[in-house]
Amino acid sequence: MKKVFWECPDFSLSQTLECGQCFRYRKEKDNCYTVISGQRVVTLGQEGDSIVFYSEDDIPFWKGYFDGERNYGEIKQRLCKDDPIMAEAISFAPGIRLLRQEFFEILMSFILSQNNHIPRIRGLIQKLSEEYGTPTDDGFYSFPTPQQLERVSEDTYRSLGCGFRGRYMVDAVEKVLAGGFSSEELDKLSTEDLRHRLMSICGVGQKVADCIMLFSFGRYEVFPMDVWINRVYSHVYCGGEKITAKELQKLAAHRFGDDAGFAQQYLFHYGREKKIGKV
DNA sequence: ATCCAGGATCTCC
DNA sequence: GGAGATCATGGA
Repeated sequence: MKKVFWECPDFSLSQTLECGQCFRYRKEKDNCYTVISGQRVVTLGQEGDSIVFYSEDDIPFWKGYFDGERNYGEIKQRLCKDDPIMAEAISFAPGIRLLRQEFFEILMSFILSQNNHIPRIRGLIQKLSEEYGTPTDDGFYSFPTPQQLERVSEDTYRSLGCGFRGRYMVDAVEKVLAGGFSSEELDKLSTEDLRHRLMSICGVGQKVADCIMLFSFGRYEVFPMDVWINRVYSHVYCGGEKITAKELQKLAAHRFGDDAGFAQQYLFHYGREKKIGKV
């Protein structure tokens, strides 16, 4: 099998895939991973500082998917300046890069994410994909397209285990199919307009909208706030004091500026793995 | 077994 | 406009 090596600094395959931003990977033997995005599948591994592709297909696409052109060294340096907490979070997983994932899949995935555990979110997405997606040649399934979900009812989503999120998923598919939600169109919107457009879908609040903007549209100034970020922030930045969402947004914007999204992902992963602030 | 999760909505005031 | 209850489910 022909291997293609890719030198990409500040990149750990396992940290990037397993830090909670992505639900569509399969861990293989020898620290390799199979990843799927859209209709593309890739198997890759890591040898030292080199990423190893085990096929030449779609390599430029995957380099973009892994945000390969961005200088994460500079970002981390800016974030760590005068911030020992961030320095610790980053040193815990310095190889996280923010993926550029497909819009519809991220939309549905983060609708499913609400009030749900990551392992369970993965399971639901896997079921949805097996039921309605397209099989690939190595036993993986692509996430279903809006067309493939067109006739799926709320009750069917519920029977798959999606619970109360079923009606949100129906609404999301309807609105996307009705038009005005292509990633090309959405990408032209300002971050504020994009957030409001996304929140017009039932079941998409600010947090889910921010995740979509961060993980699919590269809006790195957003700072999605979930239970873990709230805990980490109040616990380590505010001495255990509770803090309102509005205040937290303001603090994060002031402290991290255009790097807020990166900061959020380092902090989220660190807080969740270390169970910071959990009683 | 009980708790809880990458929240959003609805219902009150 | 803000606080509180409610929502389904299974992994831990």
